[in-house]
Amino acid sequence: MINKLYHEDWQETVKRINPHSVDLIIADPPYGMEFRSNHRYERYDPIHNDNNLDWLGEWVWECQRIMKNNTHLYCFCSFHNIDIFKKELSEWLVVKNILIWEKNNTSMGDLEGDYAPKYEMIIFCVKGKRKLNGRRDSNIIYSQRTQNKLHPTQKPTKLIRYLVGKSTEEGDIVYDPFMGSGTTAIACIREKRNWIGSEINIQYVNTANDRINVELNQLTLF
Amino acid sequence: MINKLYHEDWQETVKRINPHSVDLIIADPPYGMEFRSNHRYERYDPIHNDNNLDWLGEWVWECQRIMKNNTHLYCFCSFHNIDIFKKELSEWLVVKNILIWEKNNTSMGDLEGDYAPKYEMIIFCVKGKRKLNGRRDSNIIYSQRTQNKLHPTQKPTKLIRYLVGKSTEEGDIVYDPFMGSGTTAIACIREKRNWIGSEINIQYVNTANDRINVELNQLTLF
DNA sequence: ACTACGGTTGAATCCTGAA
DNA sequence: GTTCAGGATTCAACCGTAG
Repeated sequence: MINKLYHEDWQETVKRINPHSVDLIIADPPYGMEFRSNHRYERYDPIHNDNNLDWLGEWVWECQRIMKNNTHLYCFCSFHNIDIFKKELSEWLVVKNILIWEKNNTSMGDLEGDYAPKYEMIIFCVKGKRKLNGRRDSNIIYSQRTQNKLHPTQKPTKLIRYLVGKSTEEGDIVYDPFMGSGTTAIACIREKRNWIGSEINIQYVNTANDRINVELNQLTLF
Repeated sequence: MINKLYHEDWQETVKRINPHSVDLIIADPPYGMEFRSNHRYERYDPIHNDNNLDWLGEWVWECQRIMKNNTHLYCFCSFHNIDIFKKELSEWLVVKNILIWEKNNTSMGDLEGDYAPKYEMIIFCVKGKRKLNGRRDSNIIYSQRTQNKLHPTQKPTKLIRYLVGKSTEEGDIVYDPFMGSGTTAIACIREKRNWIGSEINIQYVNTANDRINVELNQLTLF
């Protein structure tokens, strides 16, 4: 199954992944933001949302199932849903920290009544215990946004390489359930880790495979 | 009631504050963490921290009761309990953002298996709608820690002045339900705002009043 | 005025050993 | 077995002092 991107929902892929077989999970899930109101007076009926977060509980369970003992999981998250994600992840994993990915510039949003968003959260979880590689870094990680993105929420390759490097060894297996344009695969190739990915959108599957092939071809030149 | 620090629980103080009478609330509540004061040197009074957040729901309700329409609330928080605080605040206020107070250096904690804590969260809430003063700042706020602290979790005066300046006008009333060593009062005096505070620890009440008196005496020199 | 250097700090967590 | 008190621990950033 290794070093392949599967054009299917994560639910299909994890069915074929054995328990205790993955060394790291990096996930950039759909945040489900637009359809959720924090307010007590719900304007939207959650049941009728295409983009609800009902899958979260099952997803966390499957993640901890396929993770080896003493491994990490990173889950990107917006502050809008940090409470829900943290709660669900805590059911089956230990939430050790919430990392702050500080970007080089701010995003859009409420221009007059709000502070400008400049970061994403990354929930850092552990199954069992595991040391981080290298020196003791802080929980604020500065990383420039990706230029010329192929996916709206594409993460910087450097950032993913950093996380992979902190939490795995060469040859380990990294699973990304929402692979998008394939950044996790690229990061793993450069860090000499194995990877598995799921992605339901065929356009992004194609984009990711193109990027991966370019990356592999560059490797064989040496 | 104005420009006074009350030696009592916030529950006692808010009983005497009229509805719709406060322009801003700044709160640095006990986080309710499993906090054992086992620091290198026992330097401060232990914080009243019984790992019990049952008061949160009532507290939020009272806060929104005394807040004028179209005003803000800031609540300091650790990532450990961000889910609980965000959920409770969302019951009666709109959580607009989670600000990150980035400190100049990291804290202690798990030295090998975790990233080093370098920030506190500040939950930014609004009752109704209100514009922020000044330019559009980002939701990551860098501010140096206070030197020679009088309280173990004392916040930088500059940081509180900044928040007061963003969310109130001169002469407005700011309430701090957990005033500690009085930083909010100092910030309000310097920004020409009125203030009300509650603090249950008599030592910190005395410390705060000393600071406040020094501050007021300095003002009368001019 | 500038640099070098020593001293101090941190909303914490793990581990050990005693009760 | 189980709880709990207390000691040890990193290292970047800051301050004050000396040169």
